[in-house]
Amino acid sequence: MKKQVNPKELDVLLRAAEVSCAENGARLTQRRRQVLSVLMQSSSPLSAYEVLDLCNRSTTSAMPAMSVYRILDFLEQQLLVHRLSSSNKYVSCAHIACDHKHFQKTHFLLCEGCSSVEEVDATQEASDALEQMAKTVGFKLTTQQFELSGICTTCQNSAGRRL
Amino acid sequence: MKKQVNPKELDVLLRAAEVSCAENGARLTQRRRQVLSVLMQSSSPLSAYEVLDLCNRSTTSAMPAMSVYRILDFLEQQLLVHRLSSSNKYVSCAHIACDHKHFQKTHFLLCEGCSSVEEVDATQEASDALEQMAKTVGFKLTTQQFELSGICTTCQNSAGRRL
DNA sequence: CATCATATGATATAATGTATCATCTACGTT
DNA sequence: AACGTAGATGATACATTATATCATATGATG
Repeated sequence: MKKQVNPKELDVLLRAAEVSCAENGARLTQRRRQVLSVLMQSSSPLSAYEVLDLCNRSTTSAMPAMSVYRILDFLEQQLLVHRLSSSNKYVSCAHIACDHKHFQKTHFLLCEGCSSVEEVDATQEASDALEQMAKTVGFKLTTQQFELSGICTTCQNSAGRRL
Repeated sequence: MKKQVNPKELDVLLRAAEVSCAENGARLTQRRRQVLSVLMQSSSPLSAYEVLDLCNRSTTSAMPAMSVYRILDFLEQQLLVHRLSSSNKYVSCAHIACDHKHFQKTHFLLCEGCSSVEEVDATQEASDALEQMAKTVGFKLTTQQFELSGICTTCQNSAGRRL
């Protein structure tokens, strides 16, 4: 389940991110690239301060905490990273280098075993069922993002041994 | 949407909570009762420090922040309050005075207009659809609680005027 | 009442997040 | 190339939220 991004893949992702920013009239600066890169290489969501620490481990010039918050906001606006409200952590978007658009609702499946994240589109059935359920008490849903906990395949298989 | 609890209702709820604690061999002390009471009277979820402030508004003896955290943990264990992970706030359980059991998955519908919360059981359809969706990527769901944002009936109706 | 477990008080400190202003840098304009 | 501007970053202070730890109090039980 660990996403291991090799240098070449990372480069492709970062280039795609750069293009994506440019299309929005924004720039992927060095600092922003650094933060995004850290998230892309992480197998699990990271808190702002975890990102900060990782940044400061790989550079000489110290990154201020303030910058991390600003940059995470920026990257989130650019849809390059997603914020998980249940844990207040961040993950890089799974669709940076493909032409995937975030039209549909997005689900994040969080593995309780290894902390990995799987980003999937909502199925029509799930959307409908939730909407219907909300409707019974008069709610009109606006949520675009769901965060569900569970156990991923790998961890299910290694259950007896490692959990 | 505001839940207005009158003194008599509050008393009934607190008594029920007391009984519920007793059944678990736990005690609903003065402090715990105070915290629970604050949450019961709130129309919206409260953060630990909001609870603290409200407690200290209604008493002479100041409540330490530490106690609030401890007591919230306790009340959550007793299923008298629920913690909303998306906002890191707390709400009193909607089923304290009835015989409702938390067998099923619980959804919290959070109104973006008035911040009210509606606690509802998951429908079978919603559960199934989500489970099915997770299954497509090999996840086995464990989530028992979902937090969905939306607009409640009242706020939908007063949309033009007040939002 | 003596004892023990539980609950609370008190204090310090850690962790997380925001406000503000100064400085720097990229970029278009002249 | 010099200038001006907007956006981005640096730096500092501070606010908010959460935890660790030890002392004290309270309540149940023998």
